[in-house]
Amino acid sequence: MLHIHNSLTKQKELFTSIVPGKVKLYVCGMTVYDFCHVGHARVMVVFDVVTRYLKASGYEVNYIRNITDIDDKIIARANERNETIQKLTERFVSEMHQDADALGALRPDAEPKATESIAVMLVMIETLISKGLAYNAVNGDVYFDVSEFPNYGKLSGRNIEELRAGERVAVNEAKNDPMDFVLWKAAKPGEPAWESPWGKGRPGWHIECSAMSAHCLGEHFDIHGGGMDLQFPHHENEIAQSEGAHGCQSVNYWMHNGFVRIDDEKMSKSLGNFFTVREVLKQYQAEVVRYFILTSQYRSPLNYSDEQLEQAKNSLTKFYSALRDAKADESIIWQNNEEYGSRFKAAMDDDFNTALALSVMADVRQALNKVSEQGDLEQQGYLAGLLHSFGDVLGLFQQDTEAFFDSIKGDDVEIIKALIAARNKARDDKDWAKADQVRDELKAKGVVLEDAAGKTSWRRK
RNA sequence: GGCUGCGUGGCAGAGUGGUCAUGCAGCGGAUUGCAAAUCCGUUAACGCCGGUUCGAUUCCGACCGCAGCCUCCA
Repeated sequence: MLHIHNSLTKQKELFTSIVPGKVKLYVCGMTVYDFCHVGHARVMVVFDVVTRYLKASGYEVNYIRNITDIDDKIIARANERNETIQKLTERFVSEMHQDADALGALRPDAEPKATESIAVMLVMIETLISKGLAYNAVNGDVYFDVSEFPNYGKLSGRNIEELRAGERVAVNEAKNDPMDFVLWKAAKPGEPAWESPWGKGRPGWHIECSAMSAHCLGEHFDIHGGGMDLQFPHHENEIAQSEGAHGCQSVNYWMHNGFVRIDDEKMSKSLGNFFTVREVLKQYQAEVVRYFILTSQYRSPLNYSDEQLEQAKNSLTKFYSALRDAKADESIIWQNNEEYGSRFKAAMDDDFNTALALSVMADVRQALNKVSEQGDLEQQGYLAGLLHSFGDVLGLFQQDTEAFFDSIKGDDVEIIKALIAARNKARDDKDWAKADQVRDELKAKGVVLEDAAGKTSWRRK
């Protein structure tokens, strides 16, 4: 039985979908004005695993992840670059897809864009005004009236008084209350704008998610995810908008993933301490990055460092080594395995505990190595198939093993093969000095050899 | 200042009121021409101080330290 930590109640709760057998999932996606960094990679990978596991558990999943393609930063960046907003955002949408695909994140079922959803937002804002939850201010903006929504703060555990006390933003004179937030921004000269009942303008950030989630999934859906930093104010405001407009609970389970950190500090665009996915992928294979992300439970902080990535690489390499010479039985389904399958299920059912799930897989790997050593081909095929079946849930072992070992750019494979052949000739001649010399030469090229009975295999270090 | 959360062995990271996490690294052995990989064995931890308990790393309280949110951020 799947249990999910619900940010709304701060507890692990038994997961029950609204419609039996179906899960409606919405995740806050990227604002597209720059390359994705490792923090974004974590969101993509975490919710990819969530959808994969829900599917493996028998659910039909409708996974929506939005794209924010209009906001202050996008406008600023486009101006800086002397590029149209559309060109800029289209470019980074495509870059984002490239990163997500590389990381093995399956595409969401839909990726609605803010600029293509203005109409549904306008309808929602009008509803909020007609219900007395929003007002058109003197400056032309439309604000949500926080004082009219009694549950404000229920997600982030705050109350309006505390927030006012900690208020750090310059007070906007047009607002009735500093905590009110903008639904519609009146157009400023030179900015992109859409027609609305309140004059030309553009949407505030929060309204897009309320409008698009309801539009794609309905007013009441199962899971809403995103990074921890979105909990307040973004998701708090979404709740106010959605529940205010629709008069019903909008989301049953809120899931928030922890941050990626560097030197114990949050990786973020504003701190400038981020690595883009693109940069990291030059150094490490995508599955290594994915493995690294899955080594910790999704709510824990994840420290980014070369040492961590190296560890992930070593661990993943061991899995591929174990799989290398085994002929996996593709028909194996992990759910049918009592010994390991039940442990894997228990781990994943416990709020997607991928770290624990990986430890179960490490046990399978060891068992696989043992039967390989014993030459038990049937068990070997079974356990390799089992490992692949687990891997499919986590999005690991998706590559051909030889491709994995050869995937870091380096010398031509033919040269390596020729050297190995030369060394094996020397070994046959018991010319150990020559054999070792060739091996050292290969080692200098970053190629590690493994002699097995009658066969020498190699991998790049 | 307010509100969240965290503190586990050299590193990473699960978990538990009283016998095993796991991975990487280390050490000993098997294997190997020597290695590598693999297998077997093995060392080592639960921030600090109190309390509850027969017994606490695990529950409760204080303290210290760290992080996040309160402003754009996944």
